[in-house]
Amino acid sequence: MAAPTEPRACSIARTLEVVGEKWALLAVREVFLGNRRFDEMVRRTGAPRDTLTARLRTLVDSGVLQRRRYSDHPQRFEYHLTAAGRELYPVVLTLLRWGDEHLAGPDGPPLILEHDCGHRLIPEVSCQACGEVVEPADVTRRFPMSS
Amino acid sequence: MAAPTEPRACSIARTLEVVGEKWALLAVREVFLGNRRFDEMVRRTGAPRDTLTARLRTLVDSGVLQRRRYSDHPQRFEYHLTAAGRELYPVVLTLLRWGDEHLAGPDGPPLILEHDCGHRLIPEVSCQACGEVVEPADVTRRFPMSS
DNA sequence: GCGGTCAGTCCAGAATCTGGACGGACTCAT
DNA sequence: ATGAGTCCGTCCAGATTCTGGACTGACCGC
Repeated sequence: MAAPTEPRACSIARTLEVVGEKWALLAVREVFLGNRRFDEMVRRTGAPRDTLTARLRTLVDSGVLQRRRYSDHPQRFEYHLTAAGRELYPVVLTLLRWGDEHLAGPDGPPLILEHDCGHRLIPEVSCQACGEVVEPADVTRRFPMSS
Repeated sequence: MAAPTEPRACSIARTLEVVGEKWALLAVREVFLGNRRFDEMVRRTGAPRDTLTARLRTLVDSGVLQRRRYSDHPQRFEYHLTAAGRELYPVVLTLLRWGDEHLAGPDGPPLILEHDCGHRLIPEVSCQACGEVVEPADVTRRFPMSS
């Protein structure tokens, strides 16, 4: 028998299980932008209603969003970010930056963000310990991992 | 006629069109980890061969990976990151961190990275201009965008 | 009452993903 | 020179998922 080598246990894979389905991160994006209602999300993302229904359900189930009633008589709900959901902000920002740099049209990026420091926000990934910007070459695995 | 409101033009959506399909980012992860060959990626990711074939093709077509021949007689190829591909590192790191924090089992994160500064790498997103860690509350849209 | 908004559900067809088997072109050990 | 093993796919049919269009039900404002 050859070595089938288990698929790697990996936080990236696990994260993608939660937010990697189509439309999931776009729904999260809308909530970050302040659009918390179903119809608005459908319009802004372009997702099919059924798909968005399913996505919102799994995001709520996995603790990224919270479904909050804002009207009783016609039952109406809004989706809010949980603490875990808010921590997806770095993911959203890095995806945004990559698209800005590699897929922008002639008009430039369609959405410009401004940081409270007064400058246009260009997100970078840095090391918490030393504050330096992280490059692939500066990173090694602490445990090279068997095989 | 109501306002159907076009789906938002958005760099996040565009990025996800390239790397948002199932397995795409796991293939990229493997290349970052140094596994550049087809069979190795199949084993390490768990993706079906057909799916991986398709994913690698779109990643090559969209300029994230480069398919490089490393053997002639039995034609054999390796997949290398392009410059654009290497710039996905921040995306990969932020996904990794979220998984580490929210989906790790009792043994802790399955993969520990070390930064050249000597400490365990905990990736953060910071503002290029001021270096501060970015929080959702510190960011505004520069052009609130019509409608 | 009539039209509009909101948050979905229902459904059937389209697109995608999946795993298992198969192929060709090698290499290496026996 | 066989036979086993590796490597990189392809082929296919069945399962899963996505898709869009229509529909519901409860409101609101005029």
